[in-house]
Amino acid sequence: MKNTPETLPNEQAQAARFQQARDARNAATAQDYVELISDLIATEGEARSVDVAKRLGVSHATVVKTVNRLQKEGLIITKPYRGLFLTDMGENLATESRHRHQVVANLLMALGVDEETAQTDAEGIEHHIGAKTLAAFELILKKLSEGEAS
Amino acid sequence: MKNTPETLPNEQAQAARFQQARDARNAATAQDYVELISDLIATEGEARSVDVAKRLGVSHATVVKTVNRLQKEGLIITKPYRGLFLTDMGENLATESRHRHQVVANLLMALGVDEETAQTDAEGIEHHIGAKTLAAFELILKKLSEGEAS
DNA sequence: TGTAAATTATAGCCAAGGCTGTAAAATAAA
DNA sequence: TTTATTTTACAGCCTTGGCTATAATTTACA
Ligand SMILES: [Mn+2]
Ligand SMILES: [Mn+2]
Ligand SMILES: [Mn+2]
Ligand SMILES: [Mn+2]
Repeated sequence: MKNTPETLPNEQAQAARFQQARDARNAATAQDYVELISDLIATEGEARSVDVAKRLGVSHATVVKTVNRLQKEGLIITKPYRGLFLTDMGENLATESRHRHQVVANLLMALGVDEETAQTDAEGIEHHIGAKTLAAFELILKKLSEGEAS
Repeated sequence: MKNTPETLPNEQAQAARFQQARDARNAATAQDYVELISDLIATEGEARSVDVAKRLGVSHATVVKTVNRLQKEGLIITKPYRGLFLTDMGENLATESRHRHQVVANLLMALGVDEETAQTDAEGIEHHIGAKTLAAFELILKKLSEGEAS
């Protein structure tokens, strides 16, 4: 019943871990926006902020404000009444984010999680997967797809 | 190179996924605080806000403010100049959070991730693991520990 | 005991990410 | 061509979670 640790990690090391988690949390919004905008353009031909709002489940006003910030940061371009577009930087971030999202969701499913749960949890987990962990996930998936005569 | 999807998920379903990720994000702070306070009490005998600040890597003022909020929410009790304590609700949340943290870190290590990376990524991932995914992780770990004559 | 150090608290500032309500502009329909 | 609808923009508000600087309190020590 008692699962408390005997010792604590080094103070600076632990602080660095929490800091990294906060950084990932702060980067999550930009990743979700560019990933969604890229997906909308690919499947619908355009990304209107109205649709971004509906799919994110937030108000239009929130989208407008966030899009303005991401535009200043050089990820998004807005053509008023013609939808949202991605800069090269935005495209790159979208491709990377989508890949990470897919790897996480596929790994969860490979571990026995149903698709809807996998997609839901992946939406949050994806932002906290570093390069090493991503590589480990990809390796597992590769092994599973090769030796699929399990 | 192109990894864009052919179709998008249902609009309401996708919005629900993002909403769940935002809810998890908002719950993360409370979980980290109670988990850390519980660990400090278990290993050091007490949890001073100064130490919480050092280990989280934030300022003492930030800790004071957040602790006040969590106290109003019924998770923490402060005894001025005698440290921080957890309510029953806080203890329960701490136990649950610590368990989830450990399961996530252990699973990452089982998948080939080194301990420091596992601990770092787990600090963020843990907040986005639902009941079903947690159960799947536990099952994998159980299987691995049983058939350890691999 | 009296002073220094450590701890806690408070005030005031900021950015991000939410919201509602209102206005404006463009597009679609009558 | 009006009119209605859709889309976008803006203003103002809120909470969370950061920060620095300053003050107060307690504990430790000389
Ligand atoms: Mn996401
Ligand atoms: Mn995603
Ligand atoms: Mn955490
Ligand atoms: Mn944790």
